[in-house]
Amino acid sequence: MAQIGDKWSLLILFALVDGPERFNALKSRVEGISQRMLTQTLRDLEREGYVIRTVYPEVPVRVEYALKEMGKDLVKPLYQLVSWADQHQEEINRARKEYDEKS
Amino acid sequence: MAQIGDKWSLLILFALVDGPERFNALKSRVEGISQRMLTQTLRDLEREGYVIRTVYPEVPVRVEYALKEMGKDLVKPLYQLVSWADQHQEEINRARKEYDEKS
DNA sequence: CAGCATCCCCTCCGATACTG
DNA sequence: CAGTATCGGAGGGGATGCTG
Repeated sequence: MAQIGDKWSLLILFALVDGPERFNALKSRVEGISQRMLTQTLRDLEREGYVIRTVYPEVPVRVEYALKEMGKDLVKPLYQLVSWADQHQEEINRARKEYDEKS
Repeated sequence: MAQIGDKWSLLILFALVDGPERFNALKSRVEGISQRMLTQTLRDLEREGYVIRTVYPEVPVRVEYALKEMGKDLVKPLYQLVSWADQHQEEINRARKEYDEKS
């Protein structure tokens, strides 16, 4: 959780499940992320072994990011969690509103 | 994730699965947490509807925190994730070491 | 195109002191 | 016992400008 519970890791992982993506394509898919955070989070994910970075020495250079086996594996329990959150979103909103009104 | 991906929420939820706990008992079970963060995180968890706070007006006062239905529910997919992490910890450590050596 | 470097704000969180 | 209030350091993360 400490590793992928930050602001962007989850979104980047999910943006990669459909297949490899280039840097700027990722930047488009992950709405609102800055160049800085995309680079930094990708480096972290690469370091932990979830993502592989491949450089194709063309001109201009092409860089692709893809999920490694472990990354694909990790996404499964994460989806469980996200789908849980989806199903309970209303309930949470209700609880929060109720709590706020009492205070 | 934004809600329970912080430093303490997960640990507090897990400390409550065995049954209700009093404030200071929680403080002992969640190693390293400060009074301030325990209070604050409990308030958040209560606000989102995961935890219920009950005050028994004795002297001295007794306060118990317990998982609500939604909290117990949430813990299930979280356990999935944690057990995944347990199983892959070595693999992650290896990937990280390898990455660090290349840099 | 895919980044790195820098500046800077703002939030998280620990430490400490105080209260019903 | 179970908090609240306040201060201050560390770092997460955005904006901007520059590069091979």
